[in-house]
Amino acid sequence: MTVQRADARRNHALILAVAEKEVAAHGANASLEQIARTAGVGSATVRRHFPSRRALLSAVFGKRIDDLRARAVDLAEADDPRAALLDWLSALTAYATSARGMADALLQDGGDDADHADACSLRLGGAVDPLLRRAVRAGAVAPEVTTADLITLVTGLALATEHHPNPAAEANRLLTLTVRGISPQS
Amino acid sequence: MTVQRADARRNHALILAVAEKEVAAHGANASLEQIARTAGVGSATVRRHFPSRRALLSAVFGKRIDDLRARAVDLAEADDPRAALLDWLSALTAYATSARGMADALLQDGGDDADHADACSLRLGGAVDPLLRRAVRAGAVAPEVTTADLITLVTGLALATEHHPNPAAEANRLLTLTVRGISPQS
DNA sequence: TGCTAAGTGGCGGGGTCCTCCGTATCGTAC
DNA sequence: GTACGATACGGAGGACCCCGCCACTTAGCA
Repeated sequence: MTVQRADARRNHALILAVAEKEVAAHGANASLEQIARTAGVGSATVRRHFPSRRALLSAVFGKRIDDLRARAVDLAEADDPRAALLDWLSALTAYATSARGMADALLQDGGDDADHADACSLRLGGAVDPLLRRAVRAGAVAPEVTTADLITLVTGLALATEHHPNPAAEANRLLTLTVRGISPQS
Repeated sequence: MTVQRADARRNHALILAVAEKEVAAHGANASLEQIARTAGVGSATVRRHFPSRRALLSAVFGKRIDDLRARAVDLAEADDPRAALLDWLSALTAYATSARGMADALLQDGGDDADHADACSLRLGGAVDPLLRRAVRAGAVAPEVTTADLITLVTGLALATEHHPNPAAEANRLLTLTVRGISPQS
């Protein structure tokens, strides 16, 4: 594993590009076979570059994850800590519902013993942590809430609204409900 | 379709019993083929009694659904409307997390054009509605909240915590978080 | 220009879902 | 008690998928 060969790098990019479209069209369990066929490579090659379906999903959504991280960094300096956090949650919800399969990708890392280096949710969590802690310091969020909690909640929302006529709208509605609380009563 | 033949009824019950164990063991996408094999019937027979996987799941969790309905009826007369609703939500969470695949069953009805007669969530919703409306009248819950919202939220929680070391505990923790609100601010 | 290791792709095995169709069985009418 | 028709059964077969193996090609270095 000194350095990847040129053709390998090319195939990697090609497969990734095809996989993006395929996952967008058919969700998290798109056919790896079909991806290989469309990309014009053998199915073994797909498996070689992405040993598990999770690895593929993780790579596919890598860019979106980066976008969200960048967004979190931007928002970390906004005036209103609470609004900033809510903004970011809303963005996460939009991403998670628009990109079919992203929710699954976010969830299922940590489930198996995979290397956590490129695990989606961890990469996200790190970037959001400052945002959350600032909101906590401002008294807008209870101190025991973790970034993992937030991500889990939103991905759950995305999963649960997947079969809805308008997932994004529904998820967003439920998000505001979750933010306000079903029955705060405090 | 005058009346089912005796052997058909027997097979129906047999398949259901096997399916319960199999779903408990392997989740919502247990192998129908395996169920048929264990039950000692042809795979076509399974499909004849339960045309879709959803139909099978719906039947499998029918009893639990009934339990939850009964629970809702009981709680409908409790002293504290808010506590009653929260009680029921907690029960739903416990069920949804303990029974692997139940969350999927609750979600995916309505997704396709199936007959909604025996759809899980509808059967649940009807029973919970009084509970919810009472809580709304008591001012504990915002009036625009629907039973479908509650069920969606909880199933989302169950799905999102499925890969957690201790799903039930985690889901319950997140439920209280959702009830109180991430950031109520009111 | 050769050589070697990295990379490839096709094949076969095992599994699932689903449909079709010949056959066995139940329940009834005689 | 028997014969018959509708009902229900189960196995075969096609299409698809995931996965591992292994002979072959090709890139990149000397």
